Amino acid sequence: MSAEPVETHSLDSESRARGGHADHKAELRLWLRMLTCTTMIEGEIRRRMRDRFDITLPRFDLMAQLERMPDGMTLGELSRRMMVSNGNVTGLVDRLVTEGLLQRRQSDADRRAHYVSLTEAGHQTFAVMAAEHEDWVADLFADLGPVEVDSLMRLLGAAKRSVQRSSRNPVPS
Amino acid sequence: MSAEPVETHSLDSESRARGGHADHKAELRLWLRMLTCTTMIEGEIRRRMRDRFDITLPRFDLMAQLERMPDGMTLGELSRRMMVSNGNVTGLVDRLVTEGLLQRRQSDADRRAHYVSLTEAGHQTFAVMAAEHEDWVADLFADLGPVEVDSLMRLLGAAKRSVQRSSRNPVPS
DNA sequence: ATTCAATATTTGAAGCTTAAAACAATGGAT
DNA sequence: ATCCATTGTTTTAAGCTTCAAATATTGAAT
Repeated sequence: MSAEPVETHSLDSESRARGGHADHKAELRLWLRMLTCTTMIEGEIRRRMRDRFDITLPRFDLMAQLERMPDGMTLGELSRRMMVSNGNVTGLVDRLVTEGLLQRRQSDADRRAHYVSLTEAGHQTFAVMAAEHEDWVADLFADLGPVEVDSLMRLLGAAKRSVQRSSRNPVPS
Repeated sequence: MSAEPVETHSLDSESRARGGHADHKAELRLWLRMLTCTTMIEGEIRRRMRDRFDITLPRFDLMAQLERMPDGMTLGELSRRMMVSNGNVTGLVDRLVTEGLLQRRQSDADRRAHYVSLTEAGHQTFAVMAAEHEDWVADLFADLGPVEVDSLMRLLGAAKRSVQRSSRNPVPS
C-alpha cells in the first residue's frame, strides 16, 4: 500500500484564495436544470388536468396516495407521503370530501386520528384520470429510450440518497 | 435493404387487449422520482433560506434572474424566465421594492413596460445569500461524483428537450 | 388618421402552501 | 392516579400561484 494523500474535503490553494468558498458551479447548474425540468412537466400536467378534468394537481396527487389503500390512511400519513404540511392536507381533504371524492372517519383505536379513503365515485374518477395522466407522462418522456430512462432512475436514486444524507446532516453555515 | 416492419408507435397485441392503453409505468416512476428529488431539495433550500436570511425562495430566485443584468429586465421577461405568471411577478416585485432590494422604472421606449433591477443593497444582499446557497446545493449533491453529475446534466437535458417537444405537440386526449 | 390585433402589466378571486400556535388524545414513567 | 412529553389534527396569518378579466399602449394595416 502506497501512502496516497486523501483530501476529499480539504480546500485546495485556489479555493483558499477565494476565501474558503470552493467552486461548485456544476452542482448548481444541475440543480437549476432539474428544477427547470420539473417545473415544465408540472406546469404541463397541471394545465392538462385542469383543461381535461377540472381538477388541481394537489388533489389528484392526494387521490393517488389513497388509491390501492382500501382502508385509507390518516391525515398525518398522507402529509408525510406527500411531503407537505399537516395543515395543507387538512384543507385538501376538506375540499375533496365536499366534492364527494373522499370520505373521512375517526379512528376507533386512536380518537385523535382520522382515516381518509376514496369513495366509490372517487375510485372511478381517479381511474379515468390516472390512465390519461400516465399517457401524458409517457409522451413527455417519449424521446428518451429505455436505457436513458433507467439511467435517470438510477442517478436520481443516488441524488435522492445524497439529499437525504445532507438534510439529516447539513453543512455548518 | 430488407423490409423490416417499423412500428414505433403502433400498439402491440397486449396493449390492444388492455383497451389501447399501453403500459408506461417506467416513465411514471421516473416522473415521480424526479418530483420527489426536486421537492426534497426545494424544501431544504427554502427552510435554510428562511432560517438563515429570512427570505422566501421565489424572492431569491427573482433576484438571481436580475443579478448580472445591470440594466435590469422587464416584468414580462422575468415572468418568462422564471416560468411563472405575470401577476405572480407583479406581487413579488412589489414586495422586493418595499424591502429596498429592487427598483423599478418605466421604460422610455415603451410606456407599457417597466424595467426592474437590483438596488445596491439588493446586489450586496444577494451576493451573500448566493454564496451560501451554492454551498448548500453542493452539499446536497456531494455524494455524486463528477461523472454522475455530468451524466445527470446530459440526461436531464435530453428530458427537457423531450418535454418541450411534447408540450408544443401534446398527445390527443 | 383610424382601426385593431398584439403586447405589457395589474387586479381580483380562488386555491395552494408553510410555519407556528392551539387543542385533543395517547401512553409511559412515576 | 397523575404527570408530561409525544403524537394527530386544526386553525390562523402571511405569502405564493394561477387564471381570467381589465387597462393601457404599441405598431401595423388600411
